[in-house]
Amino acid sequence: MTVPLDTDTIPTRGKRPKQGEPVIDRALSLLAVFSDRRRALTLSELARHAGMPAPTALRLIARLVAWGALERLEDGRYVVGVRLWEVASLSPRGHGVREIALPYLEDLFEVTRHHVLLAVRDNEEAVLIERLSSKDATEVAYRVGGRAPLRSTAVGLVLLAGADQQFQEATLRKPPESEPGVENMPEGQLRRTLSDVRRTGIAMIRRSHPSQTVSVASPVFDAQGSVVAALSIVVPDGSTPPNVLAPAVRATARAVSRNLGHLAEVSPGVRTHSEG
Amino acid sequence: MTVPLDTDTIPTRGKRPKQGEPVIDRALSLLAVFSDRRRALTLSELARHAGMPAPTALRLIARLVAWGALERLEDGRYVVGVRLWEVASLSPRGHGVREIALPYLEDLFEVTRHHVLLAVRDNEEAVLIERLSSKDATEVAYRVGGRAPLRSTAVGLVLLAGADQQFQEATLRKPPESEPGVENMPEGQLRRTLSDVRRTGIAMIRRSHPSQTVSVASPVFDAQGSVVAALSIVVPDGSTPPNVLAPAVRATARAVSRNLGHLAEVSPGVRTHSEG
DNA sequence: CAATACTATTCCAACCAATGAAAGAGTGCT
DNA sequence: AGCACTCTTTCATTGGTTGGAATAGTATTG
Repeated sequence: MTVPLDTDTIPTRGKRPKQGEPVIDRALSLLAVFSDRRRALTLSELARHAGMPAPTALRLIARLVAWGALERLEDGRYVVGVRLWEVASLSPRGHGVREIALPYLEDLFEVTRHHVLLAVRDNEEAVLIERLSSKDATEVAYRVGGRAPLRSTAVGLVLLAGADQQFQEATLRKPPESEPGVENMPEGQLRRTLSDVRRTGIAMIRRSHPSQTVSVASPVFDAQGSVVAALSIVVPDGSTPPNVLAPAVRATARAVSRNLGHLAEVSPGVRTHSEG
Repeated sequence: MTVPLDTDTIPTRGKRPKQGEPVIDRALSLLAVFSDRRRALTLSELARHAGMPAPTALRLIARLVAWGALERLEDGRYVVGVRLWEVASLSPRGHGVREIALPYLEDLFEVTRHHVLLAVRDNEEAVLIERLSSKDATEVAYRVGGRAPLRSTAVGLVLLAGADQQFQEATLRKPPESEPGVENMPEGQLRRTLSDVRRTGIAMIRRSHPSQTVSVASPVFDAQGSVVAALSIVVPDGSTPPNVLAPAVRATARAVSRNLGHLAEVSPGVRTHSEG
């Protein structure tokens, strides 16, 4: 082979061996690096975790900072910016339902003084939209903005029970991921549970981690009658009998549903006799 | 086959006359199209408002949807997605302070039953981080995630008073934007007011639009002693004397500051005699 | 105090991902 | 059927994007 060019001597500037992803995906993957444990990151941390060279990361980050999606701290580290939070507050399924539900959550919280949660489903997990807690409340596993499994939390069961049939089947077929502090239901029992949740409008879970708690959840419906969110209360095990909590939780969830335009039909499950 | 290429007859595919912005900026400008009034948008609306051709918008939106920054509704319109909200919840100045402040806000809300607000400064405006309101509360101008002017709101004055000297001067030099329902302070008076706010830890604003209200705000400090947020209460004018509210608001703001690691030095303004 | 090992930033030529007109497909209105 | 609109796919062109290398700065070590 004729080698007219001595590629060893000239510095290979601009040689881009191979590259791949669209720019947006790279930018978004930078955002995705942030997590509960990683709220402030350096350039190299971001570049490393997003899997891209530092100069590339720097260039993208500069654009994100200019827009306000990220902010730079005094020490040079980057954090998620208020501007992003501002846009995110327009998310109908995020802040949207929250805004409508909040006054009712407050009422429930004020009466019970226990954790009150609001969650929506995102793919195969529940995302916690709101949590009201008193300063001296029991420890609870999930924070606002965090994700929780569908099969082993009260809100998760409500959301799963309210999902479309196709999604439910797909989820049931998947092997259950074991979680600390909760018993894993076998498929048959889970099916029965979901059916019960649909009938009664109540899901209940007892967990031992991070503390002994009982959660009682109820669905929130939109005007079309779909389950858009789940509302729950978390109390220390033994403090309040769950059957006392259920009506309060269900009443609150109903009130929110009504405000979302849901015309409470002859309430699902509760026929003519009093509740079970 | 040798084709006697007739450039006049073949359609000019791929002729890109001229173009400009970096991709990320375009993607972000799509996000920026969403607002309080525009929460669900069609492709063409997004393209039009962001100032780009439909195919370009579509391509970018597809990436955003794939990641979860946007979601597509049944009717084809796009809304801000939960995933974006999830990342945004990691914003220290957004959900961060909110998370710490919330229990204290709740206490204040429970006692007063009036609007309780929490805001941070983003450039030349205040961004509302949290608002607790009872179902039957008076109308209030600002929603969570929305922006409020610095010069004519109680939280704004607190944030402005706590900003660095350089920023304050720059703001004071700018001509005041007139806002409905609030008197516009001339520069001299504004300077005195800001000084008072720093001394007393309280800002007060009376406004007549959208309803007759009085707002009382107080600063929240971080461990370094900087003002990171402003906490306020909004009551119907005449309902509760502001001088009764001030101690409660200040006490709440102090409690939040303490939780942020602020070691309450000999409280600014309040020396040996009781408060003014 | 030099040596080492980082991280952050600037530079720039090569090149491929991004671009948008055009055309097709679908929908609603007259 | 014709018109006006929105959504989507296609594809030749090209300029925005790219990352190795170099430089500067900072912290830690012998």
